[in-house]
Amino acid sequence: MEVRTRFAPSPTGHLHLGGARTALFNWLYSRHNDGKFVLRIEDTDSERSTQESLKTILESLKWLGLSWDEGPFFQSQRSAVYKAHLEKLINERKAYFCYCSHEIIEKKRKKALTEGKTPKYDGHCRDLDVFHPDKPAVVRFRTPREGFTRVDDLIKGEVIFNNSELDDMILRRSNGTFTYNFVAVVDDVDMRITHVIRGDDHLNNTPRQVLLYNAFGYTTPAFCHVPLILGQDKNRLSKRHGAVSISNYKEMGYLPQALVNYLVRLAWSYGDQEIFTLSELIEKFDLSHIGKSAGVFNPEKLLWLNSYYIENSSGSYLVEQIFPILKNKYPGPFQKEYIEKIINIFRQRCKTLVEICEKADFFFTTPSSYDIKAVEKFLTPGMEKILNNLIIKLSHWDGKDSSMLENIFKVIVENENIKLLKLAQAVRLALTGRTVSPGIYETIEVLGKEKVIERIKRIIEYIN
RNA sequence: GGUCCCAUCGUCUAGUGGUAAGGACAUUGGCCUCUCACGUCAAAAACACGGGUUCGAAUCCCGUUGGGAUCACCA
Repeated sequence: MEVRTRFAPSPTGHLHLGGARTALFNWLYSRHNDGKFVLRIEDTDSERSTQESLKTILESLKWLGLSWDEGPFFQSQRSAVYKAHLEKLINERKAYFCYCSHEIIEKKRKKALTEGKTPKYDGHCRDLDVFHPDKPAVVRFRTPREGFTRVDDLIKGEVIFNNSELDDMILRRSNGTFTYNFVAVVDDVDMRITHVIRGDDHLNNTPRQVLLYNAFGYTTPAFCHVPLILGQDKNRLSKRHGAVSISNYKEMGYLPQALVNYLVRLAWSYGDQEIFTLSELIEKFDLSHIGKSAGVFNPEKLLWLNSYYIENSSGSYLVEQIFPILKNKYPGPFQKEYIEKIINIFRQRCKTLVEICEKADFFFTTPSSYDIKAVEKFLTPGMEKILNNLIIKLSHWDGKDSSMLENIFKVIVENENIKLLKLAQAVRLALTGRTVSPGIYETIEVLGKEKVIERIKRIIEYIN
């Protein structure tokens, strides 16, 4: 049978790390099995669903490279399907109308919670067996009062729930819209989903859903509840732990492959391997190597992975990725070739694209100030003469031959009997305004002879 | 609080009855060096606890403790 998985976000916010990972697992599993990956938008809550959220979720999925084969399907547009299913349940007396007011139930619920009891609908309307077309009503599922419901989970194993723990859940709200547990089941059946891979937090919902499958006479899909991602304080990951949405990471200069690689390794493993290409993941991914316990999000490891991919991605790819960030920060125009050279001298020193943009500022603007302490330390009285000498020598340089460039420095250092450190730092200050930068020779080469000479002249004027 | 899930270095994890408990991130130190990085070498660092089962348990069972999830006319 064809493997069909789905990702079913509700458009009530950004795509966050946890959601991205379940999307990724679903996507990988379908790809691994030559199956289909379905995208479904769970927007039955019209109040909280927004177009804005939908847009960023779709963008994030695309950015991560998680393409879907079918959909997006919108639950808000599928009420006919739900209605038909609901009628079936009502006709078979498996669901009933409930006229209890929201306020009273809410009151009872809060009371139970404060008393430390499990709040449950008391079943007031369960056996009333009346129908008031004019009164507002919800439709509830007639949950079996006795017996057990078993959930066979691919990760957690067999989990048994006592039906007496479950109450009569609402299938349709009084405003006519349908609720999650109901539509999720109908849709998963209708879309022929074979594997439901989702967050751990849904495990407690699963027996209710299984009961619905049974009520309809449908067979259940395979369930696979993936452990959650926790923040450093071991609480469920949320905004207060800092950046949690995929779009945040894009803005901060992370590469999609780094996110994918990080996310997949949180909970899943393949022996000692840490780095995976996408095709490797598709080939190797399986459900049986997903761990059972929740994992703490480790931003440092993500950063490391990002620096790995920055170091190992092609220059042209990185140019493409960094372009929007660059445009945002410096006035153009930008030449591809120039950008690529800059990336190549920063790729081993930066962990994000944004960091490259920041550290490479002197390639786009002339330094407006100099590190005062460093000026005192390296631009000592004798240096002016030496720098002028360097300017003369540089003017005879062809601008390309790096060994010749190194030789220019070497000769000066020998003749003047100074340390290379001192010369290099003085020049670095002139070119960048700082004492930290990529290697001085490569910096000179990329910046270009004219600008280098100009900036050295500038700093000579500055010290005078 | 009820129910459910979980438990190997600080963190992510390998491990499926017999290992010197392995790798990675982070940390610390050395080397490399024009600064910063990269790289490289090394170090420190874990089986939550208590009972069983077994010739033998990180691995199996039970309990304790700890952590998490969930208990909506949200999904």
